[in-house]
Amino acid sequence: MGNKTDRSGHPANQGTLAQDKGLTPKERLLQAGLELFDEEGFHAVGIDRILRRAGVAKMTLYKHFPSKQALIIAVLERKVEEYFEWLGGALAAPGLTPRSRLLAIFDAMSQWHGGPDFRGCLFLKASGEYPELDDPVHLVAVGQKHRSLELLTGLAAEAGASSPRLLAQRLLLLCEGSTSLAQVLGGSEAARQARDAAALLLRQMLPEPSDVPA
Amino acid sequence: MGNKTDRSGHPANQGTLAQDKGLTPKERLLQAGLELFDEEGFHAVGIDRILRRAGVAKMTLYKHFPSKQALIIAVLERKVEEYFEWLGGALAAPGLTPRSRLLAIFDAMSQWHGGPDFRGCLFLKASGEYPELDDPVHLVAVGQKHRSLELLTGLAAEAGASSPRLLAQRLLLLCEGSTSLAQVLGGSEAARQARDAAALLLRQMLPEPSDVPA
DNA sequence: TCGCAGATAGACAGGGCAGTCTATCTCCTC
DNA sequence: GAGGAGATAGACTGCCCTGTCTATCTGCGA
Repeated sequence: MGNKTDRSGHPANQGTLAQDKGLTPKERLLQAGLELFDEEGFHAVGIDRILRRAGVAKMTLYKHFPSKQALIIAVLERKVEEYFEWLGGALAAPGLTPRSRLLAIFDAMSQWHGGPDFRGCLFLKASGEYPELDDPVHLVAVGQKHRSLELLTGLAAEAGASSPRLLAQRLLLLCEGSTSLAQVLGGSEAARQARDAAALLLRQMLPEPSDVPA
Repeated sequence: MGNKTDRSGHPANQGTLAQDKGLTPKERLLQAGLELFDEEGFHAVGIDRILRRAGVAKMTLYKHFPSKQALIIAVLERKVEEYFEWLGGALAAPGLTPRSRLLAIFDAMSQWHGGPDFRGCLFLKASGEYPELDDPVHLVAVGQKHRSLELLTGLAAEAGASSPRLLAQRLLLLCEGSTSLAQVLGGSEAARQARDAAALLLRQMLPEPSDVPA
């Protein structure tokens, strides 16, 4: 009953997986919301569109979620998990040193931005459509950025940075900058530029890369 | 009869200047649209809200703009001009060397992000709400980013960079990154971080700063 | 076989949306 | 004072929105 196994993490969910009748209605709603909100925006997409794509009745939606806002938040929270699963997967590739892991992030970004379904960072877009800093929707975006910073700080520490948080903040600037530029301009050029800039930062803020015996 | 003189460029238009009856109805519409789209988003704000804030009749709007989309584009195009006027002003401060001008950008960002009305980059938000790359609204955002890159490239060349475009691209990444993070997290911390990172980049990509005789 | 939980279609209310239209008013110019 | 351009209020169309409700259907466990 239902292959939840192929939850392909980040960019490419082949076709509209939202209609897979093996999935529960709730799963289909989350998937349809994810797709449509990303493709067209939160305010631009009405409940009925999501219901149609998910093949689910209106009452079923309101049995699982008290409101559209609750669905949006659930979609974003799931996307946070998927995002960090995907990123973690990219960083778990064998043969990566702590230092090269910091650069691998930008390779992952490049791949993401170049994908056919890339339409920018869903969290950034959510924060744009719900600009009040204390809006429950906005807060999910805040959480995602904080978690990104934590992840980078950990990696920077593993790589031996003398100021891991400082390095992480600078790398995050490059990450977010490349994703924003890619959202506007399209393509993965910005991510490649960001990788180069990051390499330059690492050369200054990390001890000599020559000592990589293991 | 109307002080169009105080079109204070970028961040702080005191109160709602959109109701200044000295301004023409068209001006008030553009101003009201600018304020409301920035505060709440493009799809979230209806025509009627704009009319009410501008104190203008519906027929007047449709006499000046054929559609809501046309108003949005006009608002964005005006904002492009205001933005570069404002930025140009900050870079025209006396005593700035070409090199320090590149850093002054980030001081300007910091000031902008810290202002009470800052709610992120309007162009980035427009590209998020109109994700299709060839959407007329999206295209205004594309133009603004290109123009930013041109501006930075010129400054980098003046500062003596051996690869002005490369330096400009990296600085733009930091700019956009800081504005995006500020949109999500609030505050101007990101811009200060970006300035530090930019200084580090300049140290590597610009000739020695000691030779600044003129 | 029965009963029930959960999903279904579809109508409905109340409001907001973009855009059109009419009829009135105001103010500037001649 | 007369004429006309442009702004005004507000009604109106037709559509879409979120959220509620009813009544029906399906499929699983006892």
